[in-house]
Amino acid sequence: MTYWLFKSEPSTWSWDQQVARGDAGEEWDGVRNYQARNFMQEMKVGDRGFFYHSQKDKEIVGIVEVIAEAHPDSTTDDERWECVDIKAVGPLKSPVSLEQIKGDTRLAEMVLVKNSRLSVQPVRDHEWAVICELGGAGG
DNA sequence: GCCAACGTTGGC
DNA sequence: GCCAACGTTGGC
Repeated sequence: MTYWLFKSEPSTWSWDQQVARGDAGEEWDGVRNYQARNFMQEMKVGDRGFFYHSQKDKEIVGIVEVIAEAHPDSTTDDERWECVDIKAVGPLKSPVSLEQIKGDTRLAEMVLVKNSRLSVQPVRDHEWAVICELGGAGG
């Protein structure tokens, strides 16, 4: 299993909206960046990811699961762009803030810290474990 | 609201 | 193929 991080501006697409879609999930569409797209093409059904709120909140709020592998992005006719479908698994008991992440040496190498603009990112196994611990998700 | 960082585009 | 110009993102 590979772990990921999905970043969204809550005013565009929020965790609450994701949760409201239930098990049907939702396309992670609108990505127009090759690096982010390439990561989505690597995803497998069952992979898990963090759901991060950028801008105002700046915190990881929940865990999602990939439920469909990369397919054409329905919001464009441009065949370069693909997306996966994800569903909400559950919220973190306590959201993990960017401040907390930056303050933890074990997380210093996270892509979120190194390249905050990338909207879909890989998360290393140990980073996943640390954030689950901080967020009270048990792993 | 500002600005730095980054990615993309297009002229040469 | 280089690089300047531009647009976008996101932390502060």
